[in-house]
Amino acid sequence: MNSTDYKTELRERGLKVTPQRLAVLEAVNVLHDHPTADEVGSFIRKMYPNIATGTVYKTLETLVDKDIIIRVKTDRDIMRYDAVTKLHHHLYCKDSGQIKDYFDDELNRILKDYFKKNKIKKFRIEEIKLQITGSFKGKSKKEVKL
Amino acid sequence: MNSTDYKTELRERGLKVTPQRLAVLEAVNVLHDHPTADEVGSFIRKMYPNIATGTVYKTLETLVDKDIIIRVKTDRDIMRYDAVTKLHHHLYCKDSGQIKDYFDDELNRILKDYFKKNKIKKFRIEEIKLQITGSFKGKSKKEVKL
DNA sequence: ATTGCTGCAAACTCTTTGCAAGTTC
DNA sequence: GAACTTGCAAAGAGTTTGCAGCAAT
Repeated sequence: MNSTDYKTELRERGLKVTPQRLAVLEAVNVLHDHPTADEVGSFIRKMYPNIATGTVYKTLETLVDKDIIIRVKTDRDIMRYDAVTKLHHHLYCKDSGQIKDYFDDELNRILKDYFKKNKIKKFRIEEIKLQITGSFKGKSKKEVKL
Repeated sequence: MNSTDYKTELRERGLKVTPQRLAVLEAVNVLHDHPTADEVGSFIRKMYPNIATGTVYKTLETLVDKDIIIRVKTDRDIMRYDAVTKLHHHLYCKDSGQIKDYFDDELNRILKDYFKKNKIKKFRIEEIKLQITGSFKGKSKKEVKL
C-alpha cells in the first residue's frame, strides 16, 4: 500500500488527511508484527521527530474506530495493532512472545460450516478467530520469519 | 470445588496455604464471569476486609504461574482471570462486553484433526482457542445467562 | 528456625484528557 | 472560516515493587 492509498482510505472514512495520520498508518503497515503504540511512536520519530505521544494514541484509536486497523488481543498488559483487516488468525509464541498472522481460508470455511450446523443458542456470531498458542521450532528464541 | 480442594491444589503446586490465597482462589471460582483483579479484591473484602490490593495482584499472578488459573485475553485494557483451566473457548459480546465460556469437544476434535493434516510449518501447537465475537440475541444488553 | 507471604505506600507504565494553537477542507 | 486535529503536559487507571513485619511449615 502506498501513500496515495492511505490518503484515499482516510478520506473514504471521512477523516482529514494529516501528516500524523499518514505516518501512523504507514508505521502500522511497515511494522507488520503487531506493534504497540510505543513502537509506532518510535518508528515515526525516526523520520518525523515531533509527533506527540497523545497523538499516536488518539490516531490509533481513530483508525480502529473507522475499521482501518484492528486491535490485537494479548495475554498481557499492552495493546497491539494490526493493519491487516482481512480475516486471519494468530500464532502466539510462548518463548519469544511474538504474534504472527496465520491465513487459512479452508479453515475459515470449516469453521463457518461447523457453526452453521451447530448454532450457539442466543448468540449471533460475527467473527471467529483462533488463538493458536505454542512455539516456533528450530530457530533462535528471538525472532522467526514466517 | 471446596476449601479442602483449594488447599490440596495449592500444596501440590508447592505454595503455602494462606487465607489470602484461599480467598482469591475462591473468588475466581465463584465470580465465574472472568473477573478483573479489582472485582476479585472487592469480592474478598466483603468477608475479609483487610486484604491488600498488592496481595490480590501478586496472588493472581502466582496462581497463573502455577497453572491454577488462566489469564483471559481481552481487546481492551484490563486483565481478566478464569478458574476454568479445561480447554474451552470464549464468546465476546460486542454489546455488553461480557465474555462467556463455550465448551465444545466435537469442535476441539475437528480442530485437532485439521491441524494434524495441515501442519503449520516451524510451529509446534500447544493449544487452540477460539475467540468468537458477536452479540447475544434477545435479552437485555446488560446481562445474559448461558 | 527458616522460608515464604502479606500489608502498605510509593513508584511505574500505559493510556487518556483538556485545551490553546495550528491545519485541513 | 468552520470544523477538525495536534502538541503538550497533567491526570488517570491499572499494576508492580520494596521492604519490614508476620505467618506457615
